[in-house]
Amino acid sequence: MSSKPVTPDSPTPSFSPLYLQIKGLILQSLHAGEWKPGDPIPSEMDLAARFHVSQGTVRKAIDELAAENLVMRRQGKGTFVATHAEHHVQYRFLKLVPDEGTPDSEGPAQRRIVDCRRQRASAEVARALALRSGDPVLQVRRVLSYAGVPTILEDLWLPGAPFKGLTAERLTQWHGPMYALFETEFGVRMVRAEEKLRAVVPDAEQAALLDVSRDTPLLSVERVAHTYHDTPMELRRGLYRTDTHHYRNDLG
Amino acid sequence: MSSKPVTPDSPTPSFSPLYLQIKGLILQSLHAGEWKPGDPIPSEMDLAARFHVSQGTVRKAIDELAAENLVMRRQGKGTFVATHAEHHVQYRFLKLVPDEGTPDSEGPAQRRIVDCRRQRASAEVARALALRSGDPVLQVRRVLSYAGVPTILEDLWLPGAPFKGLTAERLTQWHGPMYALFETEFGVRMVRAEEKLRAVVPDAEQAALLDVSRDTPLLSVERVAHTYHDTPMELRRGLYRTDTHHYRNDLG
DNA sequence: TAGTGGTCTAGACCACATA
DNA sequence: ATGTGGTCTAGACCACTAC
Repeated sequence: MSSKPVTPDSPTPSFSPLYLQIKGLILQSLHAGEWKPGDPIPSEMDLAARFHVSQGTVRKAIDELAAENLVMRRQGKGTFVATHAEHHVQYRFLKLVPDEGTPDSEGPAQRRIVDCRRQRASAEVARALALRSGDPVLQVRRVLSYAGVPTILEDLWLPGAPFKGLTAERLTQWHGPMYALFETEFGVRMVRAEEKLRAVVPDAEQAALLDVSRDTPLLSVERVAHTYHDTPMELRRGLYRTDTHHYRNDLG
Repeated sequence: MSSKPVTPDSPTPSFSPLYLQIKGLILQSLHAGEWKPGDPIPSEMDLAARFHVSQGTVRKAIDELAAENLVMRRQGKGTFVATHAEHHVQYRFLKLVPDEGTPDSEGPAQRRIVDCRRQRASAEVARALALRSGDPVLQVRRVLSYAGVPTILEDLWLPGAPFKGLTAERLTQWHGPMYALFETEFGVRMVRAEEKLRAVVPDAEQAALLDVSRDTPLLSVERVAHTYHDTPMELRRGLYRTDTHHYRNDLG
C-alpha cells in the first residue's frame, strides 16, 4: 500500500481495530442512504481499495454487519442492503405464531386501520421516541385478523417529521409489512427493536375491537423500534390474543 | 502439512467446509465431556495440530461456537467451555426484569421448593422430552420471590435417567442458578431453549401460591431447554406476575 | 469467461495475562 | 519471557451466478 489506512498508527484515545473502523464507515454510508435497501453494496475488493485496507479486513467488517442483519450476502452475486421487503425475512419482528399448523409466514390475512391522526407527543411517547413533549407525532391504531378473527390490536406512535405524508389511505392501500412501507416511502429502515411483555386485561374499547370479554387475559407487547445508530423511530403497543396463537421466542 | 486434513478431497455426498467439520469435532468433545464447563479447551495452535489444519481454520470453527455461547474466549488466557455458573452470564434464560431499578442480575432473592416427586411421563411431557409415555420423570414445583413478593411459579419436568439422585434437599441447599447445578452435579449443560408465551389466568392453587386473585392476568412461559445436539432435557412451565416486572426481549 | 463471495493457508505483529 | 487470543495482510483456490 502506498497510502496509509484510515487511521495511522497514531496514539488514538480509545483503540479500535481497523475492521471496526471500516464497519463504522460502511454503517455511515448505509445510514446516509448511499445504497438503498435491496441494492448491492460495492464488492469486497472495491471497498478494500476505497478504504485502503485488505479484502480480509473488509470481509470481517461485513461479517459483523451481516450478523446484525444489516446486510445480506449472496454467494456469487454480492452483498445487499437488508430490507423488510425480502420474502425471506418478512415480518422479522412479529413473533406471534399459530399454535397449530404452519408458521403462517404470509403475515396477517386482514388489516383494518381504525384510526390515524396527527397529534402532540405526550411525555411518555416523547421519552420513548427521544422527542420533546408536544412535538408532532403520528398515531395509528389498527387491528390485524387471522382467518377473520381479530387477533392483534396495535397502537403506533411515529415521529412526525420523518413520516410527513403518511395517511390512513397510504396504510390501507399498502399490502405487505409496514416496515417495508417505511423503507420505500420514507427511507426509514428499522434495524433493531426491544420489547416489554406483560399479561393484562383490556379496557372496554380494546375488548370490543378484539371481540373478547373484558376479563380475557391478553399479551401486551410494548416495542420501541430503532433505525441506524440506535435512533428510536417507533413506539408500538400491541395487544395479542393468545387463545389460538402464542409468542415464540428462542433463547441462545 | 505432511498428512491430509480430516477429510481428503474425496467426493463427499454433502459438501461441508473444513472449519465446519472441525466445529463438529470440537462439539463432539464438548458433548463427550472431554472438557468440563468452566475448563479451558486446548489452544488454537494445539487444536490445529491435532486436526492437521491451520490455526485460522480452527479459529473460524471456534468463532462459531463462541457466537452460539458454547465456549467463551478470554484474550491472553484461552478459550473456555461456557457455563451457567459464570457470574457474567448467570440466569441467561430468565428474561423477567423489574420495571424500575437495576436489572437485578443477582436472580431471585428467595426460592421455595413446593413439590419434588418422581412419576411417569404423561403423553404431553413425553413428547416434549422425546421420551415414551410412562417413562420416569422428575417433577418439581417451586416459587421464586423478589423482595418477599412471590413472582414466579415454576413447574419443571426432567427426564429421570440423567437426573437420578436429584431431590428436594439438593435443590433447597443449592444457591445459584439451577442450570449451574445441572452442570456440576449431573453433567447436563443447557445450551439452547425455546419458549412459548401466553397470557392466562391462574387456577385456584396457582393463585394461592402467587398470592394473587384468580382474575389476575399472568404471563405463561412454556420452555423446552436443550443440551448438545438439540436433545431436549427439560420442560418448564412458568407463571410470571407482571405487575412489577416484565419480560424483556431484544429483536435483532 | 469473468466477477462475486467462501474457504484455507501462512506469517507477522499487537494486546493481554501470568509467571 | 512466554503463551494466549486478536488483528491484519496476501495469495491461492473453490463454488456460485450471470453473461
